[in-house]
Amino acid sequence: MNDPVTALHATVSAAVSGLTGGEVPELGLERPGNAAHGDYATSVAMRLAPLLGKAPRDIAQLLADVLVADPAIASVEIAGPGFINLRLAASWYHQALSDMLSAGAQFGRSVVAAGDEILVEFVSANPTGDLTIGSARNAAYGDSVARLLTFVGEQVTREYYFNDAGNQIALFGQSVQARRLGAEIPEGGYPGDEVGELAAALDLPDDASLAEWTARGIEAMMVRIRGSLERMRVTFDLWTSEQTLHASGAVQKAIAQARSEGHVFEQAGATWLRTTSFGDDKDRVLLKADGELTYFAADLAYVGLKFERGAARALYVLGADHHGYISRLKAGAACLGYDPERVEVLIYQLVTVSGERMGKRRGNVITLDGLADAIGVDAARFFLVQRSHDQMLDIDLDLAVETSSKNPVFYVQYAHARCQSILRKAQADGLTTTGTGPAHAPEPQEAALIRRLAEWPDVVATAADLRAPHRIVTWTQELAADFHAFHHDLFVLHEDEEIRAFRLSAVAATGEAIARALDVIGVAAPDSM
RNA sequence: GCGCCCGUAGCUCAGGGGAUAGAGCGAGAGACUUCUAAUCUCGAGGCCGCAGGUUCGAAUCCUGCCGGGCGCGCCA
Repeated sequence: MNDPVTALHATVSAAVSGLTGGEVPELGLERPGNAAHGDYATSVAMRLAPLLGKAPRDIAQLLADVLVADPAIASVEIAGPGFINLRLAASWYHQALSDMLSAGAQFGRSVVAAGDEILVEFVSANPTGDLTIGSARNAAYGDSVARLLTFVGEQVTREYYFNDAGNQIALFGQSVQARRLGAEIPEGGYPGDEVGELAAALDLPDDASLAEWTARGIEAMMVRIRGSLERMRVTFDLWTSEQTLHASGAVQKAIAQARSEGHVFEQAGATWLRTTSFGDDKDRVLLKADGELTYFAADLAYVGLKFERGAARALYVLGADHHGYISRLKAGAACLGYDPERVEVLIYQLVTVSGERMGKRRGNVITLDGLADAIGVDAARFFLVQRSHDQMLDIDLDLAVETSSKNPVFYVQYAHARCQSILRKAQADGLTTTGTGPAHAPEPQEAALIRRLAEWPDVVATAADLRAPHRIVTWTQELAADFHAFHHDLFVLHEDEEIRAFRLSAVAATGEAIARALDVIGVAAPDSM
């Protein structure tokens, strides 16, 4: 696939290579923030100065002499300490437009990733209640990362792991039973409304065993969770339960494996994994003195299982309150003989609602469904990944509910709807065209829009690399702004066929770009609003 | 005490070595006889927490400090 920016990159690279006899440093080719500095600028002359032993501006001049001959470049100027500022020619814009349109949905996928299987485990909330807003961020972020990686060519498997063993689950089972029988909820149990609803709906006789209440309760809760996630357009390839790890013998097998690697020891009646050998700050118990396995024992088995199944990398999406798991999981993998670099833990910061932290026992729980009810799935997803995952996120519910019409998601979606509306009108009025109207010299608003569209391959590659879907959101807003300005100033269905062809191509490319970008974050691109 | 994240405009935040640091919201002034005004244009608003260091060049990388958030169980 042809990519207009890559072509520009190659042009500059060739010029540099001609000067150095082959060696090409990082070009530093980017869009300057200041329009006076050209459409693109490179700082390569300054980087070459130590290598060539010449003044940066002299090097810049030599490069400029070569670059100015390229038909895609309209003008070259040298500025400041040795920047080379490039202005693109009309031919570049036409080529860019036609490249993007012919690539269509494939545009930006040219950045070929390794193609190894990447396992992305996310959400993984225990089935003891509805998903909360914290899980909502996990779902939106994790799913967007998975979509991003898929977009750049990785083979992604999405997995949800849930604990269905241990104390919390026992308490949940007791709570379900108590709710059904109208008895007192046990200390530390689950008083949520959803537990009551679920208990009432279970097709079990009142004298069913606690084990049955527990198993059926978990099953029903998982159905609820799955439904909430599907509503948010989040799906999984694998659902793995803790019990299956115990039942299959995977836990015992993992402990044996770690033992054979020499990382297991006994102390004070418990069995330990020496994770400190691999950078953890303390060793971890696998088998407690009372004979019970810890959750970490299952976690250890699970990480081993991921690699055994053939995953090249195992990504975990966890909330900031679990950041202590990073060194633990990596060390666990190392104790099993795997390269800890293959474990990658993505931590997102906590979500607060109107400045307050939420908790099931604080009585101020906002659920994923509640959020979607309040502001809609599109706004919820957009909002949840709008900010860096490294940044705390506060959801001002009053504002989110009340001002949904000024939520940025509508701004972006409206740009897409406008594109489709224009294309429909062109069709209806028999004004459709072919090609990009080669004789038309782009107006500034047209040029700005095309340059923005051409950024996509770099934007999506960087976002995938940094596991930072918020960069997609930022870009869609910039693109929408460029489009709205273009639309406001220039009439698309112009009587001049050359102009109309160019603008219709730009509108088509913009519509595709918005839809493609929004899809990466799981947001719909409506054809009309 | 130790570890992770954050500190940028009144507020919420982009910006992951480049030039005069950006956007949205809020407050101010304007723009619709044409494809959707859910739009656009203009101005105001900044010791980029502080201090050092690396570099031709630092909001960005390194060190220390200050402030905020979250963790640091044979809990789950």
